[in-house]
Parts: sequence; C-alpha cells; structure tokens
Amino acid sequence: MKAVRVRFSPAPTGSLHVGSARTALFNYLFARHHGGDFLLRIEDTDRTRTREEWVVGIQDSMRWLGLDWDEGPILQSQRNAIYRTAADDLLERGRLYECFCTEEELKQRSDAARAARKQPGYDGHCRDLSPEQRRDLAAEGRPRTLRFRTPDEGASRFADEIRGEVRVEWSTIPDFVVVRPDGTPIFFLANAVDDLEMGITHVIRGEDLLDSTHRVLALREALGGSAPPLYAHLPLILGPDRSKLSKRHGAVALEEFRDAGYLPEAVCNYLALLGWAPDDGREVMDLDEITSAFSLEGVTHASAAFDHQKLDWMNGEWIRRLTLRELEARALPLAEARFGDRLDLARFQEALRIGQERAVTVGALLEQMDFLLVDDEDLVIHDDAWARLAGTERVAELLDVVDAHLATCAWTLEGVDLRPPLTEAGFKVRKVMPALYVAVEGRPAGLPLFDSM
RNA sequence: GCCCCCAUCGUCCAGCGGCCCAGGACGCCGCCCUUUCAAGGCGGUAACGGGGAUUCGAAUUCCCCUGGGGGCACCA
Repeated sequence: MKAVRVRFSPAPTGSLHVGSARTALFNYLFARHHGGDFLLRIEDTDRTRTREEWVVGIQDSMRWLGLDWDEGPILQSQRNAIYRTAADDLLERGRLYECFCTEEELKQRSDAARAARKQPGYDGHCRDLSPEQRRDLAAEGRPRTLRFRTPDEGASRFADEIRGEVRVEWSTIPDFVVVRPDGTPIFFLANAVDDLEMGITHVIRGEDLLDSTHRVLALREALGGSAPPLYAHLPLILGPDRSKLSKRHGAVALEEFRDAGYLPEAVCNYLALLGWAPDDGREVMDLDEITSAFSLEGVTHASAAFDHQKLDWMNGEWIRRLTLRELEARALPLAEARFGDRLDLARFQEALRIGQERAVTVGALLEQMDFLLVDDEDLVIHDDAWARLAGTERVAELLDVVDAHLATCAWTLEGVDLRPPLTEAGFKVRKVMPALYVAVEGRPAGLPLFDSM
C-alpha cells in the first residue's frame, strides 16, 4: 500500500458533533496506524452557512480529543481560484454546461414531477441550449450555475472498503450543480479537486455520503484523475431511540461533553467502540492502544445507537485510571468555572481524592462538593432533600447538634467525625444518616461524611 | 415515490459452515462489602426479525418479505 494520506473535512456549520468526531477519530486512527498523514480540510464553500467561530471550535474539540493533524487547516473558501480553473476547463470540454433556471422554477418543476409520480430532481432543462439561447438567458439577468453532465446510461460502481461493491444506475442521478451563480464551488467539485490535488489515498467518512461518492468519482474522472482513493463509509451513529441523533437526546457536541466533565480519553474510547471492536475484545483502551489495534476490517456495517449509560461507565473507568494529579489537572478548569474565587484548593483536592473512586463525571463530582466550596446561603438544596428531612424525627435537634459541633472545628471531610456528638445527644447514627447528609451536604447522598474504613 | 446501505441480548460488540441449546461489555435484577450514595466482588436475566433455498450440517451462503437507516439541494 502506498503512503497513506487521509483527511477529515468537516463543514463548519456548527460545533463538532459526536458523529463527525467519530469520523475524525477513525481517520486519525487509520493514518497513525499506517504511519500516514492526517490532514484537516475545512469545507466552507457555502459562506452563508459557515462561521469563523465554528472552524475554531472544531479545531479546539479535536485538540481536546487528542487528534492532532499533520497539515491544515486548509480552508476551501481560500481556494476558489483553483476550483474556478477546474470548472472552466470542464466547461470547455463539455463536461459541464450552463444552467439558467431559477431556484423557484426548479422547485416548481420538481414538485410537478413528484405529483405526476415521476422522478423529482433536475430535468435537464438547460442541457442542450444553443449559444444564442444561452446568450439571451444570460441577458435576462438570470442566475448562471454550472451543471455536471451525468452519463445517460450505464452504472457507476466502486468497491467500498467496508461495504464492498456499491453500484447505482446513472439514470437515477440527475445532472447536478457544481458551481453557484456567485462562482463558488459546490461540495462535489471542491471535494473532487482537493482529494485529487492533495493526493488523498483513503476517504473515510459517514455513510450519509455513500451516494454522493458516485458523483465525486465521476467528476474526478472528468478532471483527469486516475487511481481514485479507496472509500470507506462508516455506519452512522443514531440516538438511543434509533432516530437521527440530535439535541433532544442529550449532549451531542463535543464541547458539551467537555463541559460536563467527560474525559477525552473516555470519549475517544467510547466513540472508537461505536462501530468497531478490536480482535481481542478489549474495551478500555487509550488512544495508542486503539491505534495499534485499529483496522477497517473491524468496522461494523450497521448503524449504532449512542448509549449515554455506557459512556458514563467508560468515563468512570477513566477517572479511576488517572492519577490524582492528572485528575486534578483535568478538573481544575471546570472547578474554577463553577466556583470562581470561592475555590478552596485544599478542600477541592480532598474532595477529589475521596470522590475519585465513586465518580461518573467530573461535573457530577463537582456538584457533590458544592457544600464544601459554596456559601451556605448559595447552596442549592437537592430536590429529594426536604422529603428526607421531613421523615426524620427530632430534625431541629439534629441540625442543632450538627451546627454546634461544626462550629467548634475547622471542617474537613475526613478530619471531623460527627458520630460522637450525635450519639451523645441520643441519636442512633445509623437511623439519621440520610438526614445527616441532607443537613451537611444539602443532598440525600454524596461524598462520605467521615472516614468509613 | 425512486435509489442505496444495513439487520445477533434493551444497547455496543464477538461469531466469518460444524467448537454456539450463541460469547464479552454497558444496563437491569439479586447477593456480598458498606454508618449515605457510589465504587468493587460474585451470580442471574436477556438475542440469531419472518419465509424459502443450498448443505450431511447455517447465526454464519443465496433469494424474497419485513423492519431500520441514508440519499434524491444553488448543504456537506
């Protein structure tokens, strides 16, 4: 196999989504496994849908995950001249033709075709205009797009690395637009030109792009490109209910996972296991281990449902694998964001040490240490707390004992034992445990109140 | 409507013709540990969508059906 060159080419129309992140990860894994190059190419040809902050955000998320790239980011929006030249050449050679239909006309005819139970999509209206007709249409001030002339017969086929032979009849693929009226290229053109020029050897992307491959390949061929890259289409990631993964299923943007206190190791690990598995069945693996075990052959064909519970478990595993120092480094930024200048480092560290063995996410752990770092009046009392207190006898007295004792000492989780004073006051410690947690932590359960060894 | 892809426990995967009355992980249930909740240990529950065909033998091959997903833009 020649030197591997792959690229991750997101459209910056939003922050990095778990589906795209998985695609980026698989490209990274494939490149690193084979000692090849991994490029980052930003497909921002549609200026109306892209934003600078998203191209920055995508890179931030990739760095957070630990997916470093070798070249880029290459912005397609800055390569217009290249696509322009390619399009002119294609037009001259008759592979492209000018189309003067307006979007409204297109939609109207497409709807009509649909109503007549015929194929919607472009009808070839401007396919064979005479030079005079083109001149007149242009003179009317109509928008001018460039369309690719699709073969009239035969089939397009290619061997997908994970799906095998894929084939579709050209008759089902209408002529498609490749250059907008403003001269900017559409995905198909920019994609074909770039993959060719950048020497991409393998295209690893989501299955949603499977059908578009035929068009990109035809364009590449028209461009004079030989030896097209090998394509590998990944199964899609679905929501827990098997519908399209979206916000209503919970967090979907990498930033959200980061802010909720998920570890990048866990997210990578979980994402890698969504649609892939190593031969030996290992599950908890770091990026290097996954890299050396990675192979496209291990990629599944069926789309996978995103399971937040398994991610949570995975994250707990990773929190426990980190040294306390490492965990502290990861948690500090989140703690600063949550507690601001009330962050007491000593208490934070103690809570982290005690919480590490029970945590699911750093975010949840931080929530549990609220009572240590937030002023009493600002402490948010957990919903279930009041019910717990209400069900306990001598609540007021209990609170008094707790307050009185805490007033006598510098409070730390392990340095203060509330049991003796409670016993002395006639409480059965075992019976008042739930209420005790509410009294001290503002929640029915949380960080251990005293050394329970 | 048309085209394409896919199909093993609730979920993620293993299985690539006999080793499978199907294995692991998450979840769930139970027990142990425990002066909260967890974490941890042990055990359990649970699946080859349906129908044909090939074969001595099919979860594994082929066909049909059904189901799920994707695509059919001047988005990518």
